[in-house]
Amino acid sequence: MRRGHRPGGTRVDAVEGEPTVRVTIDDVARAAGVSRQTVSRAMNGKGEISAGTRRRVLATIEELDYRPSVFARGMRTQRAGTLGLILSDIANPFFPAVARGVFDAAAAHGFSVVVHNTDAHAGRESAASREILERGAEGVIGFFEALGDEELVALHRRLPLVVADRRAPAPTVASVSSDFATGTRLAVEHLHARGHRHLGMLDGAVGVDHVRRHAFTAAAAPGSPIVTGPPTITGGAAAAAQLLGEHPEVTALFAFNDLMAVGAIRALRERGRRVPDDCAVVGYDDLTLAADLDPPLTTVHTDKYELGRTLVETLDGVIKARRDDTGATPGPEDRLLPATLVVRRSG
Amino acid sequence: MRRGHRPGGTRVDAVEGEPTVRVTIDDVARAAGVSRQTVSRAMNGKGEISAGTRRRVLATIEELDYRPSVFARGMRTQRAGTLGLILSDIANPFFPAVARGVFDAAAAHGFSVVVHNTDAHAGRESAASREILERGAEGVIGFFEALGDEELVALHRRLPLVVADRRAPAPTVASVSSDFATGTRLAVEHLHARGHRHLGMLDGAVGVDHVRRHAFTAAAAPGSPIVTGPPTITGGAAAAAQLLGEHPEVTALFAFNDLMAVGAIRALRERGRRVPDDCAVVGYDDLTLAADLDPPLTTVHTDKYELGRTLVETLDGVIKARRDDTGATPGPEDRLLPATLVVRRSG
DNA sequence: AACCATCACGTTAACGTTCACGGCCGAGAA
DNA sequence: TTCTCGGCCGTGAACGTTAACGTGATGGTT
Repeated sequence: MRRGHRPGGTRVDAVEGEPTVRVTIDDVARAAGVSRQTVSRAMNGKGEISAGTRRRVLATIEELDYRPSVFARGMRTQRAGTLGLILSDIANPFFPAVARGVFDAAAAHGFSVVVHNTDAHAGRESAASREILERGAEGVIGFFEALGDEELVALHRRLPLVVADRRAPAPTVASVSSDFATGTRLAVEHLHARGHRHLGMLDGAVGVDHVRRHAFTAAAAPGSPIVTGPPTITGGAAAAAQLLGEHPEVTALFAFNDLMAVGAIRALRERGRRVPDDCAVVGYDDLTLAADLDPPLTTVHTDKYELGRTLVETLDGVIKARRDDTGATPGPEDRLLPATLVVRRSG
Repeated sequence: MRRGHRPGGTRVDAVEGEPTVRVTIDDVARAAGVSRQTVSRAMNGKGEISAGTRRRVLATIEELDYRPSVFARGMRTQRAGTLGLILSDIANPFFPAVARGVFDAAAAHGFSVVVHNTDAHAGRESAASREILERGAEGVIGFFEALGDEELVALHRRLPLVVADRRAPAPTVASVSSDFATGTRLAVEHLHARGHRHLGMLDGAVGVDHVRRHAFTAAAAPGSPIVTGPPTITGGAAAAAQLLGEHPEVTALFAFNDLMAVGAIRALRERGRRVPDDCAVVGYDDLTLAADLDPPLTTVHTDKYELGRTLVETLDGVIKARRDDTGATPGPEDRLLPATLVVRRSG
């Protein structure tokens, strides 16, 4: 007979000398005087079990401080209780705000969340997807900016996916977004109402989705200039400098997000132009600090926490639907969250 | 003979009808004409294997698009390739900034990161720890604010831990922090140099660690008032209102972090006091938007990305050390990152 | 020539859980 | 009584991987 060995089992404790062994389902079963399967049933609520033994088993589980092994469980069920969250730039305060909603809702559903930062780089977006897939996550929430629709559909074939802030790549995959169309329309109309005749847009959509841009071209005067750059402060500053250089007549800027708006304000200051007197600036997102900026930022607001919450809620629906093989009907596939304009002083 | 069944195996594709089966290590072995173990060796670089077969196996792995199952692997190795990151408030831009460093460094080491938000609540801090432990993570980076040192030591016994922005709870556990002592000393000295005689502090450490507070009492005049509140904007506003109400003579405020500083500025504005003319405000963290606030925030800077990077680097060291049973010597247990003062206009 | 490392690889046995069954037992129907 | 049926629970197997050990070939040493 071979000598046994325990991988995660008996191991000398790192601090004290007391050994730490993993208590398994068999230990619980033995202690409760039942079989493994009964313990499993008591935990998972499947199968049939009497209320009495169920309580008894649960009590000994508590007593022995038994924790089922995710690995062993995942081996059978292919579930890890994990969700993936893919986003482009955690340093952009917009994402932490929705992440908060994601975390809370995920916890409520018993999920942990693994986060991947992509910098809107196609390679890192697909790498993150692969990683999440291999790690056995049960679903993904993705702010994809570089990957094409086909890639997303392919990913959705392997793993329940909900797309955020982007149109659904196919009728079969769900998406949740801010209502960018009315949001930018509101911003443009506001600028018009303030008497601005020459608007410009600072576009940060380096990738595939151009809802804001299209809405801008639709609402603003024909031929209104658009300059594209990274959706960051420095990107906004560079884009603003370029746009103002090429189009000195512009007196109002609509930015892809608040970060670009901040960059625009910086660039305007450097050129000696005052905001909003010489040039108005309107952002998008309504970051927490937007009201404390100089000048307080006029921007489009959406409930970011709610966005995060809604994302995991619909993802949970997709996961359950796929589990039950309930066709491919995730409900309304393109969900839009209301966008409102918050008028402060920058525009 | 029983009918076989495949948990994650043959399952009808959600979109197309094509079935998706998992390709296992045995499939690779068969295709490459070797045994399972050899395939394992080829992947993991352990054991001895000739360069030729290694390349051949790797090629068929590529060809079959084989991905090892984390579950099966974890079952043997107890490793999931996952790190836990516990923080109090992802909405505070300080944390995303360090998270960025954590993500990048973790990716470089082949780790995924699962993030938990605690709101500095003791219950949620320990819940997150338990969750991470059960999920089979290999280590934890923790910004703990409520848990006591004993709990942290206990956690460290079960799982490699690195504590952030807090003194090491024991010589055996590593910690990395901003050099809060010199950071606040710098801030206080600067305020003194500006002629302020009556300083006050807005403390956000609701929990256990009071480095900033102690440094403040050491550097400021004896009896300088300190008011404690949540380390948020509203917390800072409330704390400032209270402090100024009780101590009208105060002309300079040192805040626990930039968020509280922003709150203080809001409160000051509401009371008709101008910053910095009537009352100076100095923060801590140097958030990305600190320079764009009104007024631009004077604050203490530490490299947050570097903090994140250093955290996973030392955690990786601890993990490796424990694996090799190399005693409990994580090197310098209390690592301090330089803190510098950035003088802008608020103080 | 006999022996012994060393190398390269194969075999066996776990890891801890859930799934598919089968069995038992009591109650009601035939 | 015998049969059936449903409720409750146990048994064996399988999930996919790696640790431990075994084995044959090769090459060098005595």
